[in-house]
Amino acid sequence: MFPTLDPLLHSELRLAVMSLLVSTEEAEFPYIKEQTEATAGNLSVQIDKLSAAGYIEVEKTFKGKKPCTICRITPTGLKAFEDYIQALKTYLNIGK
Amino acid sequence: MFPTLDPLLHSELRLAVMSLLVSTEEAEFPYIKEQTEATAGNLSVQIDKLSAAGYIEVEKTFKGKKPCTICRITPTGLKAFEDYIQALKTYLNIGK
DNA sequence: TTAAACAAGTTTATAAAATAAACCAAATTA
DNA sequence: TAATTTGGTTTATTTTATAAACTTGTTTAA
Repeated sequence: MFPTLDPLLHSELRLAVMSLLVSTEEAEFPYIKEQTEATAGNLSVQIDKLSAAGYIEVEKTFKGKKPCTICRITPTGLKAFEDYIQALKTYLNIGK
Repeated sequence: MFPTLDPLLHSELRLAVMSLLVSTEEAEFPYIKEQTEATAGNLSVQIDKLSAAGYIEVEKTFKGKKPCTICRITPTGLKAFEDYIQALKTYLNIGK
């Protein structure tokens, strides 16, 4: 009846991060922080979780002399995001 | 950018309960339990929270000699559910 | 007729999650 | 060169979800 909602995506901040990455395909930590209005600590933790699950990939480089963390969505992450949307629709009574 | 997702609705079980009530307008505890596949304890707690928020109303009656708990969605609850859906759409990149 | 099992929940204890506070290192600015 | 800022990470705390244990009353079987 009601499919499980992927707990990794069913989180306000992680969902926002994924949402950003779906449309941009690449975003830097400070940009994500600004767009989501999250604290750096919270964002760091949630990015780790998405990364550990293979939903995003995280590249640590430098921008001039400053460290720069770049995030991208992976095919696995995109698939999970799409599946999550489908599952949600069951709950939202869309298309009934 | 990303609106807050009502924490009362952003919960798998509570969302499932609300989803059922939106379509049925009235449901008994055992029916909700069966449809959501929740444990009685978890369901009881979540129904309390929805009730405390005024999202549903809970009527305790008897069906013959057996206690019978009936749940109905309230106008407040329906509004919250609809607002939640709108907020979610921001995250799901629907209609962009 | 009473002991065992069942129904319908509730209360409480535990596990998991979200979140922010505190922290660190390097770079910039005053 | 001391203070501030940038770009984060680690850790501690709070909140939340969830199930286990319990309660109350009912039906069933012996």
